[in-house]
Amino acid sequence: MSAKGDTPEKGKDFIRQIIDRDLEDGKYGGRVHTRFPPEPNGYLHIGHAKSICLNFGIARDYQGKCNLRFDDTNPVKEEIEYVDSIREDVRWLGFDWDANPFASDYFEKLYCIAELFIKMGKAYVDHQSADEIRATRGTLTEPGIDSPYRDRTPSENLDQFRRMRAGEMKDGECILRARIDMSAPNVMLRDPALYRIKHADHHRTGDAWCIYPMYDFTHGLSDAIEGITHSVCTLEFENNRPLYDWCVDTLMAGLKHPELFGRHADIYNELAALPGFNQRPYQFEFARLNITGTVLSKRKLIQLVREGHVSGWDDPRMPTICGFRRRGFTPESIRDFCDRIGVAKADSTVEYALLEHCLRQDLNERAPRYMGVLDPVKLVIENYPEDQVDEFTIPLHPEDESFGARTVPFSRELWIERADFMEEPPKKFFRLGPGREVRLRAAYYVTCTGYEKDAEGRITEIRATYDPATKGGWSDDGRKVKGTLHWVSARHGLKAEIRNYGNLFTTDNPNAPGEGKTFIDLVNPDSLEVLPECRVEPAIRDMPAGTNFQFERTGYFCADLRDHRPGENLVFNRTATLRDSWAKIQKQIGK
RNA sequence: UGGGGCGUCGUCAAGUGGUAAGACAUCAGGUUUUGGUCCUGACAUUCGGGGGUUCGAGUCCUCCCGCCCCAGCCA
Repeated sequence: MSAKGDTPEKGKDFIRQIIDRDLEDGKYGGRVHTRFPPEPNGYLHIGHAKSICLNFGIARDYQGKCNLRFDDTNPVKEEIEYVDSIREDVRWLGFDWDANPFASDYFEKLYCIAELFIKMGKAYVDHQSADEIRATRGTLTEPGIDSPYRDRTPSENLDQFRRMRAGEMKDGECILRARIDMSAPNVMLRDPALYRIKHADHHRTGDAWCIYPMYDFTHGLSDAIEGITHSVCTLEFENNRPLYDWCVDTLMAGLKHPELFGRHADIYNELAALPGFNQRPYQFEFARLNITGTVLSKRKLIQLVREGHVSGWDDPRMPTICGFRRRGFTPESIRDFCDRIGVAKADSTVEYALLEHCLRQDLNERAPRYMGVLDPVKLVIENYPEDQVDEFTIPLHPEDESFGARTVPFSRELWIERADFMEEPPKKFFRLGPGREVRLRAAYYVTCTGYEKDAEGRITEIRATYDPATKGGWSDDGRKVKGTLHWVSARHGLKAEIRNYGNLFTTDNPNAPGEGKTFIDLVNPDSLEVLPECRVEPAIRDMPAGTNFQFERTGYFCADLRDHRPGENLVFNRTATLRDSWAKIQKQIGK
């Protein structure tokens, strides 16, 4: 009941409140069992992370269980590649499952339950075409029309259904339908399909089946089979809940008639022994996650990949788990984000700024600091001896000594950031300009004595003098230097490629493109900026791929998981910039 | 126009009839060898709107308005 430690008791989300109540009522004998049920037809994205954190988080908080169940009932859309990636992503997020079943594991049981429904008069085989069924389903305001096959006898239906399984019918020739109510105001209840014929190989069961159960039939019954107590899904399934209940209730009712199982006494015994027999699961729905500036629908993500707008599912601009991983996000930051956004029933769009905040907060604590110059321009220290080298020992983290320190060489010629120099700086500019003095981070104070430009007016070299008395970057003679610049020794610096990522879309809401447009029209053509000529300090040379770190004053970066080669080819992804109050000032004085 | 949901600060979101939490964002200061971090302060007389019940309503009743979901042999 109480939050751990000194964290203030935050109001629990409505699902946990329901669980608390169920626990008090003794509804499941103290059991809490959830599941995360992805269909293996795409990669997981941050919307899934919300669901994962909710379902696995509930299991953790209540000492319950959470299954990872693959909802693989449509063989033409599902692939083993996705199964592997989903497992990897769930683990990376920091969760582990209690069981990892596939709905396809239950095909035999589900088939048996379908026969049970038929014997109970709750399902029938309909030979109408898909078009006919659509035409007779009615509309939102008009009831549907009963199928001419609706009143076939159970034995006739049984015979037909067995022929379906035996492969005697072609795809689409007939389906098994629930016998509910063609005039139900909820369209979901107008005799929905339970089984369809698909002569297609399944990624796990191969050619063992040519009929496959539909989602609604499969999902609730799988929950019951696994003893799930709280089946948490998103809002769009709210209309399906009565059907979920119908399937589970019909099974419960059927279980009271062992004789209906005939030669399948073994399956009856198995089902009747399940915890779900007397403690049936209930479905609860919460609002799915939306984030500004991105899309979170599998269809759209797959389109971005297939049409080549991004390099793949793990493109660092993608809101997929693997995309965020490659970008340099930590699992902790994503979990923190999911904790903060809450769980409710109102449609909502969370600002990307919150995710970025969670990221920066985590990275600020854990990222070691280095110096790297993204857009280098030469700085020559005129009074620094040609052959001299200083070696500065600089802490890897300004607030945490346990990080230790690295050694950074300093010499006469340095690289500094082009943006750190202005020929005619405005008053609020604290950096280098003619005659100005700044601090080179942890090294010396330097004063600009001049600069050179090429024919196009581009700065080619900046000249300065240093003050040897300021070694280490400090002087206690009362001199004020407002600006501190990062730098890399030209002679010692390493070349690196840096990839800066911007918004994938040109608008905050790519889900609402204007008249006659699609979200693809809103893809930002400038969302990737590759800087192949960056210079970084030598301490980074052997950094392993996947390492998070900060380039001081610039941002958080991550050695790329695919292309970075320690010691050979340095490739860094910009995970996020640092907050930049200078950029704000620039905007203000620009106006 | 049938059914199912949802409307509390720019964005999320607590609140469960007793007098509007918190976070992000924003703005204003302070500290600072990262214009980072950190710290301080400001930020909903009002809960989609109107009636009503009540000593008391964001919470209850009622009418209205707006938004989302459903007519796949997808999940």
